[in-house]
Amino acid sequence: MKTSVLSFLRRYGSLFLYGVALASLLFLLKWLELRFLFIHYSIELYIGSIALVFTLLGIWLSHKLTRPKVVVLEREVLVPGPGAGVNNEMIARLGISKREMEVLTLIAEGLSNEEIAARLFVSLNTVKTHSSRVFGKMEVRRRTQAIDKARRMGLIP
Amino acid sequence: MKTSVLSFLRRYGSLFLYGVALASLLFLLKWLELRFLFIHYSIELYIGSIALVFTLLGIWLSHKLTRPKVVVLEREVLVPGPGAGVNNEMIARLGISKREMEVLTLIAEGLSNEEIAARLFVSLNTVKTHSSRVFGKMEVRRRTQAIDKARRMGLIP
DNA sequence: TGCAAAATCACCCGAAAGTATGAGCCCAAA
DNA sequence: TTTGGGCTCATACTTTCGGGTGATTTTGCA
Repeated sequence: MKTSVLSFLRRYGSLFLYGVALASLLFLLKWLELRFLFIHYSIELYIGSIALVFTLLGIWLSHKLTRPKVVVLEREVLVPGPGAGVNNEMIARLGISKREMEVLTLIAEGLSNEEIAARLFVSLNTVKTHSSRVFGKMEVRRRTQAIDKARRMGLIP
Repeated sequence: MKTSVLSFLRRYGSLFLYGVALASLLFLLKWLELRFLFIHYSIELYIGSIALVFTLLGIWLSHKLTRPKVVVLEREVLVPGPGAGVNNEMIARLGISKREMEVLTLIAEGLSNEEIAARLFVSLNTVKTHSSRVFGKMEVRRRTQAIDKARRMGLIP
């Protein structure tokens, strides 16, 4: 074996060296190419990552800095129309007393003077005076008129 | 002048050349430095512009691809309640006629029988009969009661 | 403590509302 | 054509309402 190798070197030594040198050179070139590619890709990746990061930053900024769109959903709520709340101001302005209001409400509920008297534990005449006073203050002549006007003015629900 | 220059060169020629060479070298170095700075800043600007562009891209993407932020504000809207429409079914069920409904409506508006008679161009007795019939069908004994019940049943607004 | 407003009650009278009964007219459906 | 429902009107009667006047008691407030 040794003899054959030595004779081979002796006979083709320069050629072998040339081959090795060539191979080395090719390896060097390959290494340079890889290095170049590495650098190339490195830059690309760097730029890419920069782009990605700032794209994400943009998205984040967009989410953080844009004011949210306000959508108003109107929810329908059943509310008693004009007679929403009792108009205490109007009652006070007309000078209607507490007892008079009680009588007025009971009138609006359809009770007769006699029934109202029984409900409030007073005499029929008392109810009559109260209702009469209310009518005077409301400037009406009938209880039905009083009911209608009281509703429109919000005196009763 | 020429003589002095030539003599100067002849006496300090090498020194002059040295100075020129030194100056050139310094210029070269300065140029390299400027070039380096240029490259340096170029990279920074490049990266900066990349960042800016992709930040804007991110914002644009955010606007284009994400559904807008929605804040739901619920607002209560007053809606006329059940008494808004006239309950024709109930009217039919009670067997209340058209004329009777007219009288009932006018009663609810606070008109007296006489006023109703004038309004409808009929006699007081006619109004009385109509109202009496309505009261009978509604099972009430007074006009105020009729008003209240009619409201509750949706016969009148 | 005293006063004004509110609440209570009474009596009378006229007006309005409601009941009962009867009857005539008109129109659409059977 | 008959029939029934709706609309009209009248008369008589009862009940309820509303206005007017006057009076006493209670109560809230200064």
